[in-house]
Amino acid sequence: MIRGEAADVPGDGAQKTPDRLRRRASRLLSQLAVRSDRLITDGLARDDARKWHYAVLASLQEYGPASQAELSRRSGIYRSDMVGVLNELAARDLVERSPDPGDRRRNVITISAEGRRRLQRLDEVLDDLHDELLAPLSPAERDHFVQLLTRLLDHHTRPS
Amino acid sequence: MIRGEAADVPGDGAQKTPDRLRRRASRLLSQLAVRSDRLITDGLARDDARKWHYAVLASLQEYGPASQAELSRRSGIYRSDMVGVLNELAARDLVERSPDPGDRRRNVITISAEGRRRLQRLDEVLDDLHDELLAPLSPAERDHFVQLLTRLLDHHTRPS
DNA sequence: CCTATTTCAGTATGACTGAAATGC
DNA sequence: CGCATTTCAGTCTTACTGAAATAG
Repeated sequence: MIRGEAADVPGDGAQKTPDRLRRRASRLLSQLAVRSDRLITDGLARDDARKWHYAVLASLQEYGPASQAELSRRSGIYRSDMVGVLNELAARDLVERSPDPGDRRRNVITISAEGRRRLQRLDEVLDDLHDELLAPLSPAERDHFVQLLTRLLDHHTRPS
Repeated sequence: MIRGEAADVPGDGAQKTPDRLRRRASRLLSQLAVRSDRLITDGLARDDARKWHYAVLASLQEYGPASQAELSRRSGIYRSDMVGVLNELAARDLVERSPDPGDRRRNVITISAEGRRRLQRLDEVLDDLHDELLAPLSPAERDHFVQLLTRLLDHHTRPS
């Protein structure tokens, strides 16, 4: 079956799916994630913030004060990198770091009033950025998209 | 502006959006992309392959021989990194690199018979891996998911 | 003794930049 | 001349490892 070399459709049996490259979910996912990440990172940078700041502040607001290790688990930031993030947040007085009286290995991290204001601002910024990110989708589609992502992520996170 | 529910009682407990962290599409996207990438990378590694190999081979098979710069544009691999990928592929006799008679700056990259067999194998491997990646979704949902990703990616790639 | 926490120093990866050599 | 292609050398970022110090 293989006669013409270059110009025509390369047509031995392997040619089952045209556009297979562009349709692979893994590629779409990783390419979109890169774009999304740039959008978010740049958008937050305009406000002198980073996504890790948001992750930590939101986690503190929603689940209350925590040790650094606990924050690490909640937010997905590596324990080793948590130090730096908290240094930045503390330098801006957005969180407070104080020793845990009950377990002297730990620090207890608490969100400050300033931190809560900051979080509210970042939430607005992120709402706008997500509006841009999901622009082509209708509200219903956005919900569905988030739902699909959630189910997939849960499935691949479960056995942790 | 549909951001009306932003202002809320500044109490300490449950805020306007519980779980806002886990629901942000950008976070879901980047976390899922990481998992997906690991799944694919590990799966291909078991076959002594990398995703770049697949991207180049598939691109060659579908759109025919091309210069390295052209392959770069098609596959998203950086022009500088293309050299290394093609070295690996050429070392395995999966592609052939020969000077372009019409433009002596260029190399023409062609997929070999061996490369076509390899691509077929990698396509099977990737089919299985995507089955794993998308396991929680029904066939219809998988299609919809891919469609949503495609629309989003197109929207953010257009002005290139 | 073994484990958990905070911290630091360092690795490995991968996207990306800059520039040189060649040729259009 | 400006511009495109291939290639190499090097930067920057970020997830991650390893281990030390401290404490449960």
